[in-house]
Amino acid sequence: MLSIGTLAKRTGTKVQTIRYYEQIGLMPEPGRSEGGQRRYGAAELDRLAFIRHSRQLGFSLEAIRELLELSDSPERSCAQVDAVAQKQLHEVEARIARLEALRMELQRMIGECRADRVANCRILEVLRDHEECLADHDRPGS
Amino acid sequence: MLSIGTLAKRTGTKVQTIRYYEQIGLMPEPGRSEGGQRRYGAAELDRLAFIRHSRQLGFSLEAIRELLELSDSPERSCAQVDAVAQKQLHEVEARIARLEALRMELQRMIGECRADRVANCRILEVLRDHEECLADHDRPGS
DNA sequence: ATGCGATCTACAGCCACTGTAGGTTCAAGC
DNA sequence: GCTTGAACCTACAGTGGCTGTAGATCGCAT
Repeated sequence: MLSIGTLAKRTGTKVQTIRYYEQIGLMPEPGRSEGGQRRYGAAELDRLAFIRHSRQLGFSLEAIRELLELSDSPERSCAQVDAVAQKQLHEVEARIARLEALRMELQRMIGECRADRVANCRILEVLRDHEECLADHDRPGS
Repeated sequence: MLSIGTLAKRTGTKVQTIRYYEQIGLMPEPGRSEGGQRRYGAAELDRLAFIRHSRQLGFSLEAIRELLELSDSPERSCAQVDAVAQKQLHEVEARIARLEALRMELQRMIGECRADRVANCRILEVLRDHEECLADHDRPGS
């Protein structure tokens, strides 16, 4: 049986995060010691590892909830799992595309600035006037 | 003189967001009509446009606060402006790198799955066992 | 028995907004 | 001048995914 701290260390999670996952129903309520402290077994360790790894791959907690549910019915088609993963891939690709556009714009902005005074700074000029900007970035998103 | 709604439309901002910027001191407290409604002039329009454009380029509100302060002293060297922009560029590049790693991992994961049942789904297997994963992604970040 | 690190609950804070409720003001049309 | 309805006002709660704090309690080694 593992204490919450040991579970945290084993999975690279913070203790509070584990309690948070329990609170939102992503982790089950574990057994308790006589004094009321949480005690975890192997199943919980696996589940938390799954959650953490999925988070590292950028899945939202909602998506992870879905993946966990799906993985509870081994006889089902895994088409839905594929769909969740595909969606995540598309989101990642979209974010990359947006960030690439930002990168270009930032580079251009920085590259153009030859001024030494704030008064003539190209960077500030571009920020002031959207028309100077080539990209049609709408939201930073991330 | 512009109402908050007009200002919002002109800058592509939500009304609440403008009030939020005022609340955190990023936008100044504007004049008011007799009935107490906010009234904005050209300076505020410019300032908000600057803020929005900077946000679109991914600058944090804190960074924008700094840029706005810097742009208030035109005689200063623009080295600090450059530094802020450079930092932002580096952050964007770092995010892109991380997302690229995620993209590769997701693609590999999805590409490997030839199963039709959840029981043998490669995607779930990879998520379950970190060792199956090539990338050393630590945080999704964004 | 004692000490101290780990754990407990409950709650506030982070970022950058977004949404809601319930009330007031403004401007256009008659 | 009056009515209407859209726009505005304040205040506060909620989003996602945690993270940090305070003050009390537990567990284990000495």
